[in-house]
Amino acid sequence: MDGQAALREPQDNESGGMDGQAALREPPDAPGADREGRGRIARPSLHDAIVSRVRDMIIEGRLAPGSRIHEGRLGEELGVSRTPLREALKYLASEGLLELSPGRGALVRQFSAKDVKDALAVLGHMEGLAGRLACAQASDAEIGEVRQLHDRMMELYRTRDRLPYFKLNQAIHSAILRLSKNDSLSYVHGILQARLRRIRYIGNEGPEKWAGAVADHEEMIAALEARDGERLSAAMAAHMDRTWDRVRHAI
Amino acid sequence: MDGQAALREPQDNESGGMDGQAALREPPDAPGADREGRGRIARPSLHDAIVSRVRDMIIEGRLAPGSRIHEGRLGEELGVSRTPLREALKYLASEGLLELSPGRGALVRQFSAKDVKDALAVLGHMEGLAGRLACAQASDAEIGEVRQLHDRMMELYRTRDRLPYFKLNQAIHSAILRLSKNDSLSYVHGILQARLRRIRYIGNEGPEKWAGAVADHEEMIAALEARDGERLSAAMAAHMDRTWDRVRHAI
DNA sequence: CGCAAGCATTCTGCATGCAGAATTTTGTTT
DNA sequence: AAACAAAATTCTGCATGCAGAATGCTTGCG
Repeated sequence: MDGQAALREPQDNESGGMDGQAALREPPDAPGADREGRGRIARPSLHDAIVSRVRDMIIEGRLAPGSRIHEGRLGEELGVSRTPLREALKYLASEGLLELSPGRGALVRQFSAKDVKDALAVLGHMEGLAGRLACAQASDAEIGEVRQLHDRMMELYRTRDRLPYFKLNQAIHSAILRLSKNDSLSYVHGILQARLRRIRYIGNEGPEKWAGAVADHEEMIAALEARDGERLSAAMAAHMDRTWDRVRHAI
Repeated sequence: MDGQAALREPQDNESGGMDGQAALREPPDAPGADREGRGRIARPSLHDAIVSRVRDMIIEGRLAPGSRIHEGRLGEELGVSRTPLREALKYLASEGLLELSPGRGALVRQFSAKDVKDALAVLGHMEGLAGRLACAQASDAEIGEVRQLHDRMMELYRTRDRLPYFKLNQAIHSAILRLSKNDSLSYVHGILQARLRRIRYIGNEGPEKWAGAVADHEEMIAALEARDGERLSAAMAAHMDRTWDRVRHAI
């Protein structure tokens, strides 16, 4: 039963252990699949752990875009055998983060400038739709929760805590999508958001860009609290448009 | 069981039955992954074959919504071992057609009325966007191809050839999406379309409903040929709205 | 000196085996 | 006879092994 170490028990990871490992049994977050575990207690599954971990490795760039994934090596690094790892790779391929090349395994998908621009355009339309729906569907309490997220994010902006800021930023977008009460919309949004996460992170550097993004968010939260669907919709769509301008240089 | 253990022996699969077994080594179409095989000749992969086959089994209802998938049984039926089958199941789970239940395998996902309605709403918006883009981006030749598909579909309508009609109908939607030249848009559209395929098929029965759908398509192709983006966008979105009225009874 | 053919070495794709959880069946008690 | 408990039987999750393809390296030839 043992013999495997890293993923199940963060013991020794002598083999150069690139860097610290995130907590294993508590995946940071799962963009593709909101934890909808209502009802069943859902014992932590190795599958989810591997998927989350590899997804993070892709998004963080530890697996370079365009590079091949070495099943043996990666499996050893994660402390799992190739079988569950391969299953996770197929899962991520379906999400669009990997590309399957028969006989040659999985490649980390590489997004061109056009890919990014197109994805942002779609994201903008989806967020616009979500904004309109959210204003109509959400309860005051739910809007209040988003406001809290927003305020926390602004605090992180003040202290220039970039990574936590970024995560909270993504969380706010996801939260508004959830307020639309449309699971399909949240689902496809999550997929595209995961695709762009890396680029948005590395591309959003620079004080004036950051300030611009913050301003966009101020407008968004104001529109949401005013329950002005059209205004929120326009704000979210415009936010995506400007995001393109902010990240285009990084591609 | 009617010994259909023929996933690997693409023998004389001649009959070309529409509902029977599709040709194995040439998946009819892969909603999740547009064949973007530029460059490489892409040797047929067992993975794709299994994914397509199981997806079709779900869409056709041969795997009942809500039911558990029996890996041993299904693998035997398809003539493959559990390993590649399990990989395919993870892939389909990521597409949203299956639900993974740790310790209990995969369940065929069941869509509620709200799920369907919501997905159609999103689909309507995406098709609306795609219509606008297509009118601006597509070449005359490409529009001509869609017209040909449309004419063939109308011929099938005249002869009341329901299944081929249905498939061509889906193909037309996918084709217009492709004309938008936005891969992300095509991709998410494909995912939602696959989800709804079963319900749309079983729900679109009845002559007056069929006639209504056909009329919608006439308007769509006319708008496309006129390159009237707003008109096409409105037509496609409206088509989705009416689709809900046509299929709601079947849920 | 460049290039291609042949060989050796991974690496992937798939099948099988096994441990533990889940489910069903059987036996016991009230 | 109903209800509970416990054994027996699947079934899933994962590891390992093996065949064949893919890749890299060496060597022979132009």
